[in-house]
Amino acid sequence: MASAHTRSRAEHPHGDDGLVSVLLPLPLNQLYTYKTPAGLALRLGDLVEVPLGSRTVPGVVWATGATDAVNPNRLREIARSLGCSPLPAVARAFVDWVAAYYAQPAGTVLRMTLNVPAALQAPRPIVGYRLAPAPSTELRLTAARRRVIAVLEDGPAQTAPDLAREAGCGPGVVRGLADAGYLEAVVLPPAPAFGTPDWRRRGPVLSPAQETAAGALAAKVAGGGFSCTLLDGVTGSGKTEVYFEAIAAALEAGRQCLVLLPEIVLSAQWLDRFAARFGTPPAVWHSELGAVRRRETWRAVAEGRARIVVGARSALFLPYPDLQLIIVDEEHESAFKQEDGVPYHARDMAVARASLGSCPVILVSATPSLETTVNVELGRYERVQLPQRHGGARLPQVEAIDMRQEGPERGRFIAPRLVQALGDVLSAGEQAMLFLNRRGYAPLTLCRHCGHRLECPNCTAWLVEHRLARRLQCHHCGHAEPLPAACPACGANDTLVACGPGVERLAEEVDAILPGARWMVATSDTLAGPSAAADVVRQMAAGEIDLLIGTQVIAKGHHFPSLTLVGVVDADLGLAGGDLRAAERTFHVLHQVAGRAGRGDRPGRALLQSYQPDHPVIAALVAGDRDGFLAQEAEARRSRGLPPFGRLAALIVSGRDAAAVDGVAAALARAAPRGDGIDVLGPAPAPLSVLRGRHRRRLLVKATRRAPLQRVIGAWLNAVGRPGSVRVTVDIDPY
DNA sequence: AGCACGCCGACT
DNA sequence: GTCGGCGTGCTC
Repeated sequence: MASAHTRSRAEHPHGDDGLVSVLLPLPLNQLYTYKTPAGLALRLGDLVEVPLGSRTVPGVVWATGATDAVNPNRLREIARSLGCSPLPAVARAFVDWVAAYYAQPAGTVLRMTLNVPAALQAPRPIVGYRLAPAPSTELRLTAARRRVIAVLEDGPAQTAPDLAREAGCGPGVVRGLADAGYLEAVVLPPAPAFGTPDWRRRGPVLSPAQETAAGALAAKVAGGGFSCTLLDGVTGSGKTEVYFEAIAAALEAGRQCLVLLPEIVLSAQWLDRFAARFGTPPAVWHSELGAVRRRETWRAVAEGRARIVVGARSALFLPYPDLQLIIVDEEHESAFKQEDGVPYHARDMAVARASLGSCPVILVSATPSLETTVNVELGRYERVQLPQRHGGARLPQVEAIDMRQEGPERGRFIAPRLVQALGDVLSAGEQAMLFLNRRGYAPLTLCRHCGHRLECPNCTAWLVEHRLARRLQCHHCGHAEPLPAACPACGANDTLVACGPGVERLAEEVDAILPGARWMVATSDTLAGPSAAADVVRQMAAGEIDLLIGTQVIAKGHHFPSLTLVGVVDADLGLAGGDLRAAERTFHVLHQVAGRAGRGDRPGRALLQSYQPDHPVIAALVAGDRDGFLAQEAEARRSRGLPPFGRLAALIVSGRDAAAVDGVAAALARAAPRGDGIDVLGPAPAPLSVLRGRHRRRLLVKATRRAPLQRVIGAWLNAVGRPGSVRVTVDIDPY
């Protein structure tokens, strides 16, 4: 029996109680303990399947032994090991770190790593066919059958659909040959989702400034260890080519690297440039990815086969075993702040991930965020600067149009000076862009008889008319209804009027002021999916469009050499509201959209329509004084103790019953922590006080950088009881 | 997150 | 009389 005992210990290397604690990808606040089945050796990080209630869920071995005093009789046994690569220690530490930072259950964060259901199962074997040595049945060799055989005589085994396509026959022909024993089935290796990038290929010739910057970044990679570097260069200065050299250095060292882009689905041009430099597209990761690609990419990352991943935020949570370089392009983008699920900021988490994994991170921007700028000034981050536009192209000339002085006539939204400029550009055979961050036809519909405004039944928001779709839509909850003929409040007919412009209405106006202009509207609803976006890019590049009218989606990423004019229809749009980042965000968006103009050899011009042309944001854009604006904004934040000089957290109290929500919000306010550098404001109605039928109140926590914010909030929430119908969510570093 | 259990409206 | 709506609570 002694030998049996010894063997048993060896099979359970992590403690002789045969118990492990598992983190489940669920919003649970603790690890669950399971019994290890006899004969199963488990290591930390192993992916397992465990029984939970009436179902079976995946999980990750997070600790050895029991982690709490659960009744041993209730312990159940691990169903099986999933047999894929274990989640590396750094990836696990990262999950714990993110969970602690954002005051979320670790399982909620783990979910972002494991929400690849198919990836956890062993890949389904891919069956292909090759020629069998001898058929079991004689068949008449028709032309189609001979073509299939000819294909296999020259080439490797293939799947039935591929074979049929190549031989130019239907799938039935292949099937018939297989049934008759002419072909035999073999298991094919999975088709790789991406190639092996070749860092040895020669890149484009770099300017001396690019050369110096690239050298500095490559040195960071070669040196290893944590560092954070801002790659700062104006639009068109060739930042991408520069950080490609850092990627080349990481690839040369055989390590993994990650590039985060704010909107991967719209960056076909980026992928082309990557392929041109490295000879193959990178592994890509984003939410639109199909199940098969997703699984293959996840596993390739986990097994270290994928050396370079380009992706959206969620790519940060892939199970890299050897991540040695992270690049965050367009680091100032607010799209990196996720608002659904775990509200994390991908740029900040990229820095944390690099720190945990002791590797360099490079933040890239033409208009760095205030956070990053301040971190550079405080010496926490380094800065590598690219001074000018590559190839001699100049920055666009930015002018403000004072709408109080030279606005358009009533019912029109494009001022005469902009109309004139558009006409000039189009008659010169160049292209223009009209930017308005408002989807649909009109943001507000009201009854001119009784003044009633059409509102969403579920949210505190106006319904937006979408004339093309012939509907009213809520942009917050997805509610949609047909446009009513009569006013729903007073019943008057034909009294509903559209107020204010959306991009659809601009298109209508363009038809009136520039008849014959070939325009296209690009918004998140017209650009559903990467192919539609690529199509717009192609049509612009081919000169099939004169004027691109669009929202945020046209602000970034694309290079159109003939685009020489950008008109911003409502430059003040982002400045309203008490949002602390309103000015900064507006500056970034407008700077970026203005930068679309004049990237070829022709100079560009950007016209900003504004009712407050003296506002610091507009003035800084006109003067081209980015650094002055950032310094002024930094000073304003510093004096008020706001981020990045202090920290903020928001508590959102929500529920269907307004009174219950108010009760909980009031109870939280009474128990609010004070002192320790922490101050609580509110409760106040949240920005959308009713969203999807839930009433929302918000408390704002202001803290110094040193204050133990997460710990204080945790204790506070535990101290205040609440009915199950009221939910409290914590948003650290809210936007 | 899912799934079961539990308490109130329209149906065979 | 039951079927089923989703509100509430638990899962090692």
